[in-house]
Amino acid sequence: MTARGAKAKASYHHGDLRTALIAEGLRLLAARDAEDLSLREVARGVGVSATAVYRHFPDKAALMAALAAEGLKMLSEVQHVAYDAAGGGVAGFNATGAAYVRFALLHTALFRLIFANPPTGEVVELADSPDNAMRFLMENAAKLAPTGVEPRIFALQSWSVAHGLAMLIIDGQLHVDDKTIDAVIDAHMIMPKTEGKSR
Amino acid sequence: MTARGAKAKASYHHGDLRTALIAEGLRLLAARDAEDLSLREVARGVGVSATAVYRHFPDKAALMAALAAEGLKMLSEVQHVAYDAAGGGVAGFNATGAAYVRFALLHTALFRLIFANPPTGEVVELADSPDNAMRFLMENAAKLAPTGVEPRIFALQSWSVAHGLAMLIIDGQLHVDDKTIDAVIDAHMIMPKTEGKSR
DNA sequence: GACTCGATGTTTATGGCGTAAACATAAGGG
DNA sequence: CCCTTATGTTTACGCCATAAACATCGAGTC
Repeated sequence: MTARGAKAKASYHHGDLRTALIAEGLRLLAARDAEDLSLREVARGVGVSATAVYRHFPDKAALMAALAAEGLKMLSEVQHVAYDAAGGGVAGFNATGAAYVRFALLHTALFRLIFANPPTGEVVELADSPDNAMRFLMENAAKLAPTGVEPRIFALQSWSVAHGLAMLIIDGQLHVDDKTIDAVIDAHMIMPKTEGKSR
Repeated sequence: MTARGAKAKASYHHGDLRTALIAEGLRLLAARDAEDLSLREVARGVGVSATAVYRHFPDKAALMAALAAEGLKMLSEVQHVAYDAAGGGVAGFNATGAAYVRFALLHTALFRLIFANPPTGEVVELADSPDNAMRFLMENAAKLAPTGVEPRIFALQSWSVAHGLAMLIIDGQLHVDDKTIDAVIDAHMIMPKTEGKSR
C-alpha cells in the first residue's frame, strides 16, 4: 500500500531514488570535494545499496554530471537575481560577475564540479546552448563592449576575469577580501571608461 | 643474485629513485590526467615496488606536490623566455600572458596539478615568495598599471584574465583559436589605451 | 675482513572503491 | 492469475593507497 500522501518508505522500492541521490550528492558536496565523493557514500546516505545507483545512472560519471547540471542551474539563478537586484545595465553586469565569484566561494566543490564537466551536446564557441548559464553573461558583455574592442573579445575577457579570479581564490593562490573582488570585477568596466564606452 | 651489469643497475637499490619517480610522473602526465595517475603506476614505470615510493615521499599527495613544484618551475621559465623574446615592456607583458595560456594547453594535466596544490609555506596575498612563478607576472602588471587603476587591482586582474582563459579552454567550455587567445590577452592592455606609467 | 646500522627496497595484508553478474521483489497489465 | 518489467540486493573482481614486517645494500668501526 503505497501511501502516497506522506512518505511511503520502508518498502523495497524507494519511490524517487534518482532525485534522492542528486539531493544527497549536493548535500555531501557542501562538506567534501567532488573527488572525495564516492558513489557508495551517496548510496549509503540515501539508505540504498551501491549498485542500486546503476538503475538510474550508467556509471558514477553520469551521477556527477547530473550534480554538475543542477549546480549550473543554481549558478545561473544567482546571476540573474544579482543582475536584477543591481538594476541591470553596467551595474547589473558587474553584479553578475561578482555573484559568479561569490558562488564559487560559497559552493566551492560544486563550482569545481560544474567546470570539470564540459557542456553536453554540441559545443559552440561562446557556449550558447539555451540552457547554458553563461549565455546571460556573454549577452551582456557583448552589449556593453567598449568601442574599439570586439564584442566577442570583450565577452570572452569578461568571463575569463570572473572565472580566473574565482579559480585562483578557491585554489588558495590568492587571499583577497570582498572589497578586492568587487574592485577587480569593476575595474574591468571602469578601465575602458576613460577612453571608450561613451561612444 | 646481483647481476652486476655494465649499467650498474639491476641492483637492489635504485640509485636516485626520487628523481626517477618525478621524471616518470611528469612523463605520464603528458598522457593522462593527474587524477588518473596512480602511485602504483609511477612505481611500475620505474620498475620498483609501489611501497618503495614511501621511502621518498610520505604519501601520494607529497609525490604529486613534487610534480606540481616541477611544473611551476617550467611555467615560470616559459614566461621569462616569452618576455625576453618579445623585448620586454608591454609587448613582453602580453607575451607572458599568452605563454601562460599556451603552457596550459600544451601541458594540461600538469597545469591543473600545479593549481590543485596551493603554494607551500606562508601564503601572502600576491604570492610573492621568491620561488613563485607568479611573482614575475605580478611585478610587471604592477609596473604597467594604467593611471586610475590601482596597481594591485590591475595585477590581480591580469592574472585572472590569463588564468581564467586558460581554465575555460582546457575545461572545454571555450573553443578558440590562437589568434583569439592573443586578442583577449592583448585587449587587456589595449583597452585602457593610455600606455602604462612610463618607466 | 667481520660486524653493525641506517637507508632503501620488497612482500604481504587491510579496507575502500567502481562496477559487472546473478538474483529478488514489487507493481501492473494481458 | 501469471508474466513482464522496473527497481532493488548480494556477491565478486580487480585496482587503489598504505601500514607492517622483513630483506638487502653501503659505509663506517673494531
